[in-house]
Amino acid sequence: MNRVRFAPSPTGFLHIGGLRTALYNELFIRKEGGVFVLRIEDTDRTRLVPGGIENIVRTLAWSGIHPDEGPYLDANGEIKERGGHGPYIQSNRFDLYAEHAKILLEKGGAYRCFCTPERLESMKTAQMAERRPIMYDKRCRSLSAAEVAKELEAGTPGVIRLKMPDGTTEFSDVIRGRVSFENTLIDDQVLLKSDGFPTYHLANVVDDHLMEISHVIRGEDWLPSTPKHLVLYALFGWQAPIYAHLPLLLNPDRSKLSKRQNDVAVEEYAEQGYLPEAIVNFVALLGWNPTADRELYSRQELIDAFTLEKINRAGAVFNREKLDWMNREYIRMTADERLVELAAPFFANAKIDGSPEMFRKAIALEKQRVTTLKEFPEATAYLFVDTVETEAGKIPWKKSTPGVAKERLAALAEFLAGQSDTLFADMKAIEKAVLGLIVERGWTNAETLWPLRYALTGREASPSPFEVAWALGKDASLRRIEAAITQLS
RNA sequence: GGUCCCAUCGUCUAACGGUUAGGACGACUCCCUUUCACGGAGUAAAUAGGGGUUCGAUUCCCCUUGGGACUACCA
Repeated sequence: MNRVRFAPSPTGFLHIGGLRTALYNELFIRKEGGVFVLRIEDTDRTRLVPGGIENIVRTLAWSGIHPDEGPYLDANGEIKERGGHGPYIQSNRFDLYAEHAKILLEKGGAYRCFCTPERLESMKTAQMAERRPIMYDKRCRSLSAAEVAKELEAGTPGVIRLKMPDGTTEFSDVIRGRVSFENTLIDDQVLLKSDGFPTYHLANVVDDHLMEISHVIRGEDWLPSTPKHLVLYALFGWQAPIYAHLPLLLNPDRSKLSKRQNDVAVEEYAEQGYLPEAIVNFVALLGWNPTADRELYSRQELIDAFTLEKINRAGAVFNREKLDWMNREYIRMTADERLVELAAPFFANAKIDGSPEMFRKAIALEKQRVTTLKEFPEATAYLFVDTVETEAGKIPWKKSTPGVAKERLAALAEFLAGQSDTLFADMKAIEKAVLGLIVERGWTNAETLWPLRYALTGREASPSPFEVAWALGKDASLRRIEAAITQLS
């Protein structure tokens, strides 16, 4: 039975790199079949952020990722859990870790360490000064049982460290092949902190085993500590999972993707008007590519094509331009009705109100032009006001005169006033009628259409006058044309 | 510093050891055009360097160089 997990820390938001890790876990398990577990790793009490768990769960759901087991939000927004391997929040599994640390102590695979932070610190600075490897000097390894008992009795704060054995640790990573490490160069990692909480390494191994995780798909930054985890599995006598270490997402300067140089919270992309499908598609193709002759994949196509073996080894720069392009593509592919729903919060935010019909028309006018949902309100604001401001000097086409502009607008007003409302309900019909008039009168498009469009929108850049007239309707269109004529008088 | 990982256009990437090294984003040119977009047609742009192995290396091996990650009682 395949079982995978995504195990974020609730430090406030879901990181875009975390999203990709979650996504690859999801794609893998949906392709191969099995169970996707969400586990919250909140063992660092100093970094807890209120609402962090809710945020992760909500953002994953926004992205279309729905774990089979783990925390979820019920109808009231309360955190609940589902699945038979809970609890799924590590702070609720507190006792488990101490128990397992105790087992390690008994097996001789770990030892108590009473070194003070000060000693550790001075040791570190000395090692740095001498340019020696920076690691714990294993001093407490040689404490006798009596000495340990004495410290314990005195209530000296201490930790439990892993007794890293000699030798080498070699393992096979699905993405990287064989990797090996010299054990003696690896630190005696703290497993249980002086506050009684476990570190990542202990909690992670204990939970992955107890939750019967078969494949660990995680970021490459965990590669160097994998030997520690393998040693723990061996000490407990457990079977280790299959590992797949994902390449990192990078800043433009090729350092690890960071807040400093990029938006890293998935939430921020949502707020900026990116569609979840676009984000998912984009992030899926960062470090993995099924064919290379195509860029746009539906969720199901991603699942069907997914294999861990095809994941790249090198890190991938997060390229905002390509994301923008992809979002544009997705906006254009998305049905108008859904866009209306998606864009609604952005209109509300911009304090733009209007009829459902007008929102639908606004979307229809701009869906070919905008990059993000957030651009809809600004791009279509002129549709939602009673009158638009125009500058008299901008009404004529640049190579024409105010006189011509005024004459054309007057003729246009008269012509359009004579047209039916049904004509105004059909964008193509408006276009055909106006173009027909231009030919009939022997006018040029430029001298006629520029003033018309500018009068209707008050903007130098906008959709065509036919589209705008359709969106505005007959009465509003005529009012705007008359206003421009007046301004030219 | 130490350990580990990585290396094809600016970016994301494709290429059973045999291709004019392909695609996409971006850039640029032209066409279309009332504006902004769209669209159409093109152009420039890469196998880091050096050694091997081989009839033949982008591809396999080694070295160099470069980049990154890790090096916490953070994950």
